[in-house]
Amino acid sequence: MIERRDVFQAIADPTRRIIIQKLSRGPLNLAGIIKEFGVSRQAIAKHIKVLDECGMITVTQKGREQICEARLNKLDEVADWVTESRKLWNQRFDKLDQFLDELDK
Amino acid sequence: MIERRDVFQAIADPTRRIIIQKLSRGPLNLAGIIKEFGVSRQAIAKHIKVLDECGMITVTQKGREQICEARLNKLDEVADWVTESRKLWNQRFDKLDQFLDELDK
DNA sequence: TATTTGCACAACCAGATGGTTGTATTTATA
DNA sequence: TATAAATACAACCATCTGGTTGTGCAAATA
Repeated sequence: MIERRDVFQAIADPTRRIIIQKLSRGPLNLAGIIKEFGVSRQAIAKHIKVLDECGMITVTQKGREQICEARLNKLDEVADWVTESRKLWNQRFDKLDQFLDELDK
Repeated sequence: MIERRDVFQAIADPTRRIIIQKLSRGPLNLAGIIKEFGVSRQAIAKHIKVLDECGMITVTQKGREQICEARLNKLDEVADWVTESRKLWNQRFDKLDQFLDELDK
């Protein structure tokens, strides 16, 4: 299998989506992210690694701490794709309208 | 691992995203979807199954054919989540502004 | 200085994923 | 009716995923 590292992969996991929204409120270190999660530190650390590789967050070393920041603009790719799909969907109805117009003539 | 069947999972795979956009233009049978893909029929059939389980498409039997239709409104969940994240992100700057205002006083 | 905190690295695991090939069945069509 | 088309079902495979536990180490803090 090919390891896919893009925004769509980043937001595919529910735990990662929660992490992204936590970071949307402001930067946090690993310990801060882990708080209130029902999974182990290591599991979160792995998610952070994936998010970093997907370009969804940036990680900065600060002393012994690992500061994580969300790169929200990455979500534009997702929004754009959704918009594009909807556009195709609407064009589909436009074509149906055209067809009905043709029938009227 | 837990099998996740939601929109985010549906759009996580690039092949599935192509399928969704193909279906956004209008319904197709399996053969129609498979056209121009570099993978086997069976691989596509599996993707179709996943998309169906995720509620991203509906599949209707019609003679020997399997008609697939996109359920575009499912993408609202994705768009909403992105919007929500951006909102948190913007509130973050609002708070920074408030902080700077406080400093001014 | 001793201890706590924050984190990295490694090994391991069950199940999911994305793909393959082969065979069989049903429905249209020539 | 013979053949082609559209699809289903099953087995198999390598790799990824999401999680675990255990060990160790550097940076803060008491």
